Amino acid sequence: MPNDNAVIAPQDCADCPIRHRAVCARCEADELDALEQIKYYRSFEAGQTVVWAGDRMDFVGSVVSGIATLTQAMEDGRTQMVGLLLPSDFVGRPGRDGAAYDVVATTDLVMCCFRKQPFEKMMVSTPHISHRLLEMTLDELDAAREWMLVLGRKTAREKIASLLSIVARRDATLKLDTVDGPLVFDLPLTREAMADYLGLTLETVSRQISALKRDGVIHLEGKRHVTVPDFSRLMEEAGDDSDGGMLA
Amino acid sequence: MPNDNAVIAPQDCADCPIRHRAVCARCEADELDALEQIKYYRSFEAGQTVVWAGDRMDFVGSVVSGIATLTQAMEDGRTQMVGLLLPSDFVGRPGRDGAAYDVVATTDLVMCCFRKQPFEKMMVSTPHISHRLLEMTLDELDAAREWMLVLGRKTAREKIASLLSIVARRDATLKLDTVDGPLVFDLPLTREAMADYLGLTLETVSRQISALKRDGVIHLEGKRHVTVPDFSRLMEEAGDDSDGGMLA
DNA sequence: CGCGTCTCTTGATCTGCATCAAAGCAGAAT
DNA sequence: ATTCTGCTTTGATGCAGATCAAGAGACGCG
Repeated sequence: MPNDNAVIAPQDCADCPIRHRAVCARCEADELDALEQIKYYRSFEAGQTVVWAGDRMDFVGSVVSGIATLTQAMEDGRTQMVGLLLPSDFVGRPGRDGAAYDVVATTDLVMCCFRKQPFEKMMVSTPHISHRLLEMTLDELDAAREWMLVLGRKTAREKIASLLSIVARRDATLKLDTVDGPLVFDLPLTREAMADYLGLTLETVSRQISALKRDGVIHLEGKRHVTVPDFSRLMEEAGDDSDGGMLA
Repeated sequence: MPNDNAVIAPQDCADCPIRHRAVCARCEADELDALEQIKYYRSFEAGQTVVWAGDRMDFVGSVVSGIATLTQAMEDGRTQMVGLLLPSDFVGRPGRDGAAYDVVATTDLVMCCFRKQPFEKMMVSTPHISHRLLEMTLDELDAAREWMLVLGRKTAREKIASLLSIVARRDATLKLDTVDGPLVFDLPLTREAMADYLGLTLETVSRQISALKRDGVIHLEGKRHVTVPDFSRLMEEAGDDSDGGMLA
């Protein structure tokens, strides 16, 4: 329930910066009103855990700003990141009680949440919300399976290039300036988090980033600010189709 | 369209051996009738490709008997299996036109298919089918993410043990004889297919299976027939929680 | 300012798995 | 039987990435 000190001032759904991809994308005015009733915003500081794997999760929602990660852990401490949540991404498992993974804010984070019980009730009466959720879940499944190829078959250098191209692409679509010029963005992850995502060690991540820089595939300003002079070159390094097209 | 020579004699939905997990699990009599109208069965021989990645896929359906795999490939030939379809598993992407991965029959295979267009129409009017699909998709997502941990962080020996325990568990629940005694089953995959699933080479798979046999974790009769004397030992080898519980 | 903490880089060495190579084995065809 | 073919095992060697170790920047704080 929203008796949490992380709950912050409400916003209007129409103002919601992520409305174009989120649950309410196709809602009519009266449905938006209903959603308003069960909606609240929460904010988290970098490093805070949003939910622990196995905990009861009483909401679903989307990331408004900031970055969160989904992580799985083994008892001996080995961890694997299984999802990266950027603004507009959805979190939560309608119809499931517990969280399956740790959800951690890696930067300061604002989330737009819906209380789960009433949300599920709305799903029943509002079929296009169900359909939207199925669509989003299929997207996530595609992304997870694409990542299985990265984890299982790509070299360290290809892994890094794959991650950079995903972040770059997401960043570009958010900014909606799909120019063909150089892409510029800030890495939202530490070397360690990248290693967790890629199934590598942080040393290997650092070395491969240095190598990509040395070879002119990317430029670095400081440790996080990345410039990609030629995106198709990066895609090539990632071992993906060179045509840079979004996957169907 | 079902003008394929692989189409085989129709069966009644009530006889469908997989009805308990399939789409029609909660359907009323009249809904089952409607499903009957758009249903057909297809059979494939071991090695046949069911659909190619990118091809138009005009059906959704479930595996009735046999095994199929979902595989992703890079241009240079490296491949990664991203899903293993056992009897009762669902295939297809409602709302999507193309197949995202190659679907290949690794044994002789029978599938229960529904024509996609009318099936999607039914989804709109029959909400519990949508809900069932969302549930199944979430299950697949969980499985894919669990597999990301296997691919990213486990050793070769742990990978093999993980695969064996998954197959053993699925086999046991199908037979519904959840005795605590030794588990016995046949490996439905070649060493090469196992390697593809696990992100290893077939030589490493073979070596690790030999090692598990040498260490008494499993017994082998021939190349495929496996006996697991102590399932919790296998789970331990897989690096999972020892309590053998299904994940929530 | 110096100090501690965090993140990142780089070097040296080790090792698990890939790669290359050669047989063994079982079922099918001749 | 014999040969073929597909699957599997086992051995020898090499290498990508892990591990161990040492600093280098950047930043906040007393």
